[in-house]
Amino acid sequence: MLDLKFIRDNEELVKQSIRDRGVELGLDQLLEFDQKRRELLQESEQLKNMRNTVSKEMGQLMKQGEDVAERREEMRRVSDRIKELEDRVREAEKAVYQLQIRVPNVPHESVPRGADESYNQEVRRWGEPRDFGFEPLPHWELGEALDILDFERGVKIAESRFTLLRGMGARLERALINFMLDLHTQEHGYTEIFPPILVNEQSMFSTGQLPKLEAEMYRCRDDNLFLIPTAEVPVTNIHRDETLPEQSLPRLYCAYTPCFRREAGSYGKDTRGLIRQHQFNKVEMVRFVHPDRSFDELEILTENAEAVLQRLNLPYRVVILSTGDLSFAASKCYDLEVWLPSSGAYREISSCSNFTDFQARRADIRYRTPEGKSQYLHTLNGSGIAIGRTVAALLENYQEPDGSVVIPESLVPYMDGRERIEPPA
RNA sequence: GGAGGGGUGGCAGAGCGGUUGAAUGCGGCGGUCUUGAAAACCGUUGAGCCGAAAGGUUCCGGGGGUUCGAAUCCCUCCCCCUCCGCCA
Repeated sequence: MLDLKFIRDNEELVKQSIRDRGVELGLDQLLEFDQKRRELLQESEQLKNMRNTVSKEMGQLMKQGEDVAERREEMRRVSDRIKELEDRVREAEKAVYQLQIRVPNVPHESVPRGADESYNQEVRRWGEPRDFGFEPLPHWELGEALDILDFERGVKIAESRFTLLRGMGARLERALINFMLDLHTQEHGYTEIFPPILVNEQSMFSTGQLPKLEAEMYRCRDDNLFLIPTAEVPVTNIHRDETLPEQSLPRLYCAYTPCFRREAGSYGKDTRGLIRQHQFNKVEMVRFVHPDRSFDELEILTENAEAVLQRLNLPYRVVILSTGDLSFAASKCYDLEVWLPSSGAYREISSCSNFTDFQARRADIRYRTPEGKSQYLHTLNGSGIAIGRTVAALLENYQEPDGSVVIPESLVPYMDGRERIEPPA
């Protein structure tokens, strides 16, 4: 959420950002409601001042046994008028607020302008796609042949876009979780968190999922709780309504959680395999940082995510999202895209964003300077990284002509020393 | 699920419908004393909004009501705690 004053003082900038993102939003309307609101507020506060003064006098006069009937009658009328004005102030406030919470964050100046993902720009590449010398299979065929991915049973137990992992498949999933958590906690300085997987409405609002993405989320019918679409939600909300000492920044947290997304409106997309699931595992990194440092912190965060792919020796590229592809709350975002041989393309496997003070304002997360002033801090988060898609990438990139899959060296200790997944005899 | 208790400033904890933005204690900050520190003592110490400013206004869990006037009375919702029951 943007500061009202900021919107007032930077009308053109905000309008430009709304245009760049291709969003429909009546900012003029917002400003009109705000203007009205302030006028009404001033009038009602003047009357309140009068009421306070006179009421105080009346208390004294009554003690002295004087007659105050006339004033009482007058003040009754003033009170009625105040009530009327307050109602109108509240209406205006509500109208402003409803628009305000829908204004997206302002993209950083370094973000390429463009209407959609075709304006995203590649920043760098790492690793060489392997030359197989045979036709690489898609991971879902490999996984079924290895008897480690069971798509049919996943659908039977739940519905489409749910998958069951078996044997070494399940083992690989668990190994990756541990491998990533160890990397981030032991080498990148993150504190490990295991948060609630169901969260309340306020938490979803704070990080920006609500009100915009309600259709994307699973909700519990009898309790006002949502299944998290990412650990970003509970972990960012750790410090909701808190003021942290400045010297405690930056605070770094990472968390493994399952994530749940309804994928509404993606019918027909990635229907096969692990790429787009309703339930998937992810290790997420979250940073609470000083505002002056957040864009530097974004570079570090992105490197932390890259380190995972580098250790696994998976070729990838880094892409900076254009204004049109940027998520609602983000000011700047890098996507990591891993090489998937079967599709001959790079596919998103991590997303690292700087939200500046956008989430902090919604969540009321501040820091206190040594001088005692409290200010909004900046929040960032990034996948470190999506587990299911990593499994897909590993199977495809490490497949052998005989249908087996080699375990990358750094993962071997996490697989009880196993170096290869073999097809069943 | 049943019974009860409670939500007030950074924390703890008072508060008769009128000068209470709120006693008191702790903590924080400043000072006196001291070679230094501790102790003691003195002073000081909430936030939002409107306004160019002066100043005004709001906030005692949320919302509504009674009243000239509500932290204080009424209604309602939410949350937390304790005990019992059930349960991983």
